[in-house]
Formats: sequence, structure tokens, C-alpha cells
Amino acid sequence: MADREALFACPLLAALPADDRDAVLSRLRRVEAAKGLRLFSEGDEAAAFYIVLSGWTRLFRADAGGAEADVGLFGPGQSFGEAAMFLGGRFPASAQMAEPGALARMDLAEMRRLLDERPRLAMALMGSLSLHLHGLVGRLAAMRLFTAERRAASYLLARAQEHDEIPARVRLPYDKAVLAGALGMAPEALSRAFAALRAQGVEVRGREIEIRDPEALRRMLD
Amino acid sequence: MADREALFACPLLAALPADDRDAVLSRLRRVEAAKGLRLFSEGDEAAAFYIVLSGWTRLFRADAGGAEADVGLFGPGQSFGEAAMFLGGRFPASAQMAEPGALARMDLAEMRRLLDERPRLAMALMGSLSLHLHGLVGRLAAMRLFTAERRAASYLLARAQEHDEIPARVRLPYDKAVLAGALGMAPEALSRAFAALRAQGVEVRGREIEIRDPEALRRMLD
DNA sequence: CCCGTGCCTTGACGATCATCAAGCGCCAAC
DNA sequence: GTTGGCGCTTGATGATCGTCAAGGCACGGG
Repeated sequence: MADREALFACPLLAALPADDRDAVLSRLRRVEAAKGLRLFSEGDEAAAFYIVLSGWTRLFRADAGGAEADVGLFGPGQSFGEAAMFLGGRFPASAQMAEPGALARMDLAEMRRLLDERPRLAMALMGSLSLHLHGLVGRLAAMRLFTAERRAASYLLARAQEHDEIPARVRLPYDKAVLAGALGMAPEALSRAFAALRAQGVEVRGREIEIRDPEALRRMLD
Repeated sequence: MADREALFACPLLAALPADDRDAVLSRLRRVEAAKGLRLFSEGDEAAAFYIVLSGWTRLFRADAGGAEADVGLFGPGQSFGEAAMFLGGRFPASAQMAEPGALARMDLAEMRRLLDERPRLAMALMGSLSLHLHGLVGRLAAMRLFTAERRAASYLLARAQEHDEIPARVRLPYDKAVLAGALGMAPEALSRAFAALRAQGVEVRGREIEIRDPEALRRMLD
């Protein structure tokens, strides 16, 4: 995905009038980011937020023992870290590249200045915050309401429905371990979930997944 | 808690200059709400958001079978439902009174109008959205990182530290089943967690809880 | 005083899932 | 070709927690 394409798809920018959008665009700085790169850590002073141009970034929290719990996974056209601007200037989670790529970095001080001058930016930002909120509500509820297998099925179904071919072919854009974290389970549990879904016509070959009967998956989720 | 006290404590209003604050206040409508009252349901057209004046409201999602997963619990001085303004105008969760009380209801159309005229309102709203976001990140991470017993201990410790007497005495403002939901566990699990915490000097008598040694709880959470 | 009801606790059981450990396939380096 | 590393799978085990069922306690009404 080209940089411009990702930026224009970003909910933060997509709905903005051109002059507001350009004001933001002109202040973004492109950053290359290798796989595994730590962008910031929980508790850090927040200096910027990011829009993913390519690759994938995961947000997570760690406990005292070093165990990690994922709270977000962001790909091209998605932004993260905006909320830190309003949370005492500290990040509530850590960020790391799950797949290499490039990010657009927006300085928070700059953003605050822009917000003062351009009220429509605030509207866009509130939209973006609400989207993140909505995502978290969904994940939290899914963790309690659905088993690991159903969460995996639900993910595959959503990905399958991005296109409308049958059988659907989906390519995972990140390691299975990353997906497992995003779905709130251990990698082993995801592996077993996929194995169980073979009965519903799901065939996994590395990162390539063929879903022969999306309707069967949908029925699982009632 | 008097109405004004709750409103002034609300993050949405607390930081506002007086004239902006009054503009909002003058448009609030007070609503009495009995225990169990359904304020809105997941998927409903969103007509208003709310600030809790007294009592407690729980937000939850239900699956097809009717099982419910709590995603929020709001008491005096807290607002909820603001994000629906930006999510296609639909609520992503249902709301129900967990304890009877009163709410201040803010019409969304009114709010949108006010936002146009008063840019500082947008700042306050973004702060409120970020707070909710932060809360959800914490809950999601806690669900995966901590056992039920530790989540219960963490709740008690937080409540104990609101005052600084030792031993700390805490009064639950809602049924234990409500607390259990908010902590992401079944009521039975909360009951067992409290029983286990007796070993750390926690004594539960109905809604009254005495925490003899907060430091012991804190040590559990490392 | 007895009974019913609501809230909570306790016990027993089983399902789900994390964890530990071993092994496999693939690929790159040498 | 061999070796090593990495990502993933599979198996075995155990911890945690949800669920079902029974009972206790407090309270209010008759």
C-alpha cells in the first residue's frame, strides 16, 4: 500500500476537508521501522502519535513478571497513540512492530497547536478515539463471551468477507503468534483452533488460509 | 452526593471554563432511574449520552444466547455513551441501572450544536473519551494478566487507598454480582476470591469489607 | 412465627486454556 | 549436505474458572 493510500484511508484524515488534512499531512514525518522495534513503552512520556503506512504495530501491556497482554494491533491506514495526548502525556501501553514497515509520526505538541486553530480536526480525532473505544469494547466482550475457537472463526470470517470469492483465500499479514495475541490466546491455542476448524472447511498452509465454506463459519457464531 | 457535586467532579465538565460548562449544564435533563432500568440497548439509535448523578450504571454486551459481558461500570461523576455520537449514531453496548439513582441526560443533537460553537468542549470530550479508552485497556490487560483473585485484590486495594485509614473499611456501592461482572468473573468466583483473601486479612461482611493489611494486598500484586 | 424471596456462599464437576516439552518443516548459512 | 534457528504443531498435564446444584442467612409480609 502506497503511503498516500494508507494516509487517505486513515479514519483520522479521511473525513477532513482538504486544507485541514493538508495541514496535518505537512507535519507528518515518515519513519522506517524494523520488525521488533520498540516504538515506546508503557509509562513513557508521550511525544507523538502514529499512523501506520505499512507493516503492523502491536500495542501491549506487561505485568511485573514480563508476561504480555495485547491490547491492539494496527495495520496500514490505522492510527494509534492519540489518546496519550489527553492522559497526562504518558502512554498506557507499549508499542512494537509486529511486521516491518513505515509509520507517519505526528508530534503531539504540533498536534495540539493544530487543534487550537482547526476545530474540525477535533471532530476527526474524536471519531478516531471512538473507533478505538469501540474496538476495545468488542475485544473485551469477545474474550468473555466466546471460546478461543469461536474467536478464531470470527476473525477468519471477517477476513473472508473482505473479498467475496468462495472459497475465500486469506493471507495472514503477520506471524500466527501475533494473531494469537490479538485474539487473546496463546499461540498453541490458535494452532489448535485452526486444527479444529478444519472440520468446517478451513485449510491452513503457513500464512495462506483457504475458507471453503464461510457460511459454515458464520453458523458457528450464532 | 448532591447533583452539583457529581457534575463538577465529572471529567467532562471539571476542566471547562465556566461559560462552556454552564452551556452544557443548562442543557442537561435530570432523569430518575430505578434499579434494573434499561437505558438503551446495543444497536439502538443513540439519542443522548449520560452523566451519573447518583447510583450506578453498567454497560454490557450480550451474545446470541443471552449471556452478558460487562464492559463498563459508572458511578457518580462519570459519563458514558459519548462515543456513540461518532460511531454511526448507534450504541455498541447496552446500559442498565445496577443501583437506583439519577442521571443527567444530554441530547446528542444539542451536544453536536454546542461542539460547533465551543471548541473547548471538544477538548473536554476528547479527554473523557481517552479516559474511557484507558479504562478499557486496563481491564482488557487485567483479564489476561491476572487471576480472578488478583483482580479482586487489586480492586480492594484501590478502594482502600481512596481513604488512608488502617485498617481500611470499604463499603461496596452495588451488589457483589455487579462487582463480579465488572471484574470479569462469575459471582461464585468473586465469592471464592474474597474467601481466599481472608488469609491476607480481608474480612467481608455483606457489603462492608475490612482490609486489615493493605500492604499484604499490595505485595500480592507484584 | 413461619414462610418466601433475594443474595450470597460453598461444594462438586467439567470445560477451557496456559504451560511445558518435544518434534517437525523450512530456510539460510556455512 | 549438514547444521542451526525459527515458526509452528502436537501431546500431556494442570490451573483456573464457569456452571450447576444445594443450602444458609437476612429480611419482609402475612
